[in-house]
Amino acid sequence: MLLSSIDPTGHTVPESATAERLLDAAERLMATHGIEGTSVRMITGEARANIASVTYHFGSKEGLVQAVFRRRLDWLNTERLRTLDALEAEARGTPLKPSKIVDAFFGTLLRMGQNPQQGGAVFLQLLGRTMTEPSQFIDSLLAQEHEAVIKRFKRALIQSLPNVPKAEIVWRFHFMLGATAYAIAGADQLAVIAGLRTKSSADRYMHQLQARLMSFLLGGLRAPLPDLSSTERSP
Amino acid sequence: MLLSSIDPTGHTVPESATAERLLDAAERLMATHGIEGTSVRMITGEARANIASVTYHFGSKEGLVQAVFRRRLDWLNTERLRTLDALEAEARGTPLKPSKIVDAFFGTLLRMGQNPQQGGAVFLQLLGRTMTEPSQFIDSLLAQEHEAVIKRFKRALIQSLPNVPKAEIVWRFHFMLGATAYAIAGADQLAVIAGLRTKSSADRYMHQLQARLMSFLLGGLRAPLPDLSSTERSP
DNA sequence: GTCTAATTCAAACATCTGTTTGACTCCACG
DNA sequence: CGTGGAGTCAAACAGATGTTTGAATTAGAC
Repeated sequence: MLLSSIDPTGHTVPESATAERLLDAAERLMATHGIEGTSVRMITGEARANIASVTYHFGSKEGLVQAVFRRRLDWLNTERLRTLDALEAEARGTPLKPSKIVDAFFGTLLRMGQNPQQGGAVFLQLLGRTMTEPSQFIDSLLAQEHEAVIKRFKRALIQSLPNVPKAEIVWRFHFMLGATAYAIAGADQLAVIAGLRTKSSADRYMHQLQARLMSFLLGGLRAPLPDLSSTERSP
Repeated sequence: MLLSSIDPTGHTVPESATAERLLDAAERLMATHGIEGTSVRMITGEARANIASVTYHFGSKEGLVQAVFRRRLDWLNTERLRTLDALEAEARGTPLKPSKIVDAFFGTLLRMGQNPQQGGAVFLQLLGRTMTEPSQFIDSLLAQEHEAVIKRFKRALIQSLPNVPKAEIVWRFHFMLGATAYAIAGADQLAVIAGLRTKSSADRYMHQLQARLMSFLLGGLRAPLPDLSSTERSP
């Protein structure tokens, strides 16, 4: 069994062409059919590889799934931190605008959907769907990959919004994650809701989505604080 | 095979005590393990019923799943429409405040999480997780159950916000759905993000969630309109 | 060219899936 | 009583699942 190796920059890289075809096929199929709904036979069929190649290259189906996410999330989170670092360096101590922080986190994610080298919209859909999926190993994987990054952005937002309670920012960050996950998971569902049955390309969707989601997120982030005095259920 | 029957008020009611135990067990397990991750053996085991009882009472596993959702969504959407009707009657032609409409749709959903007779937080979690799950029959089920209701609320919002473009409202409604779905799906994840590892009860979570999510949703709904002039990718 | 390790392959593995079968119990109605 | 339908039950069904096996093939190093 050969797992992926670590290159000098710390990124995992596929060991062989077959391993990369497996990753691509798994990513595409899992975005459409879900993780549990995608069998290794479907994956190896699409990748024109033998059934045993999954076990050989990744140890197990779970290993392959983790590799699929790691390949993209490593890049994404590195990019997010790089962007935030640049913003803070540029600001030279002055507080950052919330919109800049939100863009560094969510904008970087959305722009990934237009970057075919990083999986494009396919991976975004997979990620969005996975974020609400109950799956132990994915839970822990996402938590590990995300925890440090989220902590960092949470801190930045708290500094950026000194008159908003910390707890409120944490909740709103969560709500922003949800709106984003759902938006990128469901191009099809929105098409239904909007009533536009035309096959507008995923690209066009992503372009509009980016501007519209960002203004929605910022509106929610800066909304008037809720009245928490009545925590009893409404009549 | 006996499917559920229709009572005089148009609601589906379980035919027997076993059928109801199956619905309850399926709802609980599917909220935790997902639909595909829940086998009929798990369900019948938890419900202390025979394997064959699922086929006998619901025709198939898919029939059971649909019954689980129908049981709750029928009640929810009836309640939503009833609330909106009451608001419009009370307003007597004057335009409704957006916050009232949002509360009739999302507030009714969230209050369902505190109503043990309607599944409580368990069904909310199941619904939230399902909304991003790729599953043909659930897609079509949710679409059927939701389409008329969503259309109605969309129209109400459009009338309530005459100076916001229709398309923008549709998008923002979608974003609101996402933030809500994710919030109700992931009590656990938020606990991780918030850093509060304490086992704060689901009730306390739901109480706070309701007020905070609502102000977030309204902030997003009333956010400044996005600048759509540059639809090219950002540098 | 030869040897060795890496990779691929078809086949079989045990286990789990949803569904079906046919006998069995139960209870109401005539 | 006894007949018939509703419900339950253990057992088996065919098919799909992830994984393993051991031989066959490939590719690179000496």
